[in-house]
Amino acid sequence: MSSNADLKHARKNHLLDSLHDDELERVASKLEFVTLELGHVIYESGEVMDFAYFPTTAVVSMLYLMENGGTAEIGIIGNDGMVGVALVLGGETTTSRAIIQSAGDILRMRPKDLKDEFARAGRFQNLLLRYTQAIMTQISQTAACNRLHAVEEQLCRWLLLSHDRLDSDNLVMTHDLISNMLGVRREGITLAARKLAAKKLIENRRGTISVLDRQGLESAACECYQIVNTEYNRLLGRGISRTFS
Amino acid sequence: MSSNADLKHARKNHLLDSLHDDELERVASKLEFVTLELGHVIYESGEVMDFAYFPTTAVVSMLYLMENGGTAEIGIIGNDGMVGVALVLGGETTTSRAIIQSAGDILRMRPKDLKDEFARAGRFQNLLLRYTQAIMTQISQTAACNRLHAVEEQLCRWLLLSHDRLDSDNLVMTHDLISNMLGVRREGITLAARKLAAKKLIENRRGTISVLDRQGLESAACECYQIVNTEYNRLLGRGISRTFS
DNA sequence: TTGAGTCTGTGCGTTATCACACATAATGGT
DNA sequence: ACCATTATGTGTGATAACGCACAGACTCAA
Repeated sequence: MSSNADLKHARKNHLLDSLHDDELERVASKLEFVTLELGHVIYESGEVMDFAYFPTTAVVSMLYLMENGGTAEIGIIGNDGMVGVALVLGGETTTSRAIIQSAGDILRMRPKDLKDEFARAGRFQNLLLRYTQAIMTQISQTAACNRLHAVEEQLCRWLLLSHDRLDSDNLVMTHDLISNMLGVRREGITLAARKLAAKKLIENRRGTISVLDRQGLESAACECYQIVNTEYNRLLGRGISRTFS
Repeated sequence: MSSNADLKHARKNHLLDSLHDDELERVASKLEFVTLELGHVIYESGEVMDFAYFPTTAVVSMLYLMENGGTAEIGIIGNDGMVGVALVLGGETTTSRAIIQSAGDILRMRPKDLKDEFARAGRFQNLLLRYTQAIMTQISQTAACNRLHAVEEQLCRWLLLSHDRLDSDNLVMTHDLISNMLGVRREGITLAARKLAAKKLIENRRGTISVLDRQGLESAACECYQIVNTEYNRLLGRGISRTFS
């Protein structure tokens, strides 16, 4: 049985918050609360997934590691979603790594419990399927964006995606970390970040980027950010963007 | 009721072929046979989907169109899969265009029939969910590949993906078409194709590329091709690659 | 057979990003 | 207060891909 505190915490995750009280109570009784640190790997590529994760304040990156040593992020998941759709889809593993990009709290659930709830074919199943499409949209847009847009535009997109999933305007992350996510050189991020700072859109400090002008950042980003956000809104009934909240 | 000819044709699609006789008979009775031409748009971005499509000899591209005029393919679907997973996921539309990349035959089904069959929570549901994960893997790998690999490697990957889904070693497609799919310049494809021809992996003719050395092409491709193929095999019990068939 | 249309080959200068090297600056622990 | 560590700034040259322009070659239909 779950306490009110548990339920209140669970409602910080948008997917869980979309459930009715009775559904949420049943689901929440299966959830375990954990706090995870930056860099913690919650899934390794090809390995069995022990849990599905519903972030509340933590943010997770889905990362690909290539043979040539390069890395590229294919999606960001925070309080808007769930990490581990492969469990409901039946694959049990994925070809990407899931890693904590911003330390924080996260709720987790055993695969069996998740599948049992999914099999009820109720609102939760519907939500998870729609969420699957949302994350597919994010990944698809990333694929096209990686091909067609400049690093500076992509940096804006990425900062917005992270900003949306965090409480603060101060994003604690190094240029080096961002460069691994976007699959470019660290110097490329330094350069692009300096340009954005010159436009007063962000402020660069050691290990931290602060968002100064959210609107301006959206204007400087490629269309990819808004397209994905609009699609999340359509599919899940609310945007993740702070602009809509 | 469906004839034996219908069933035999349906079995050319790997997803349908994975069904047992009784399931396939029920599903096939809802399928309609059509032949579609190169360039035919079966879904437009954001528009309602009238059918789900199961290609047999046709090949479909999932294409993104950007504001700056650029285009990029996020996935290829042939007799290995289905176009329209958004219908079972509940989104009804997607943000990409689906276009016939190689003319041929295709079976189609009304959304309601697809959803009814999905709701039976049987083997077909399981298959579609696993297929969804497979296509997600393909899109994800494309995202990372677009960022980290050279055009020549990507061309090899793309030729292999197309070759797998066609009966012939002669791929009827122009450099211009391929450049739109990979999101690069036409000249870039011409150059890369000439290099591959110099290595005797393919032969370039006007409007046609012939695969001469399938093994060599796989060696020249980035790892992305094999990763996706292995994952299809794991999820759906068979690889799409001709190497495995 | 001729010509319009399409596809491919090639050259040019431009730009974005890369790879490497190293200087400078901020931070945190002792 | 100091030092080791980590993060950022900057320079130089290499490379990959771009945009544009146009020539040549193939194809199909009149």
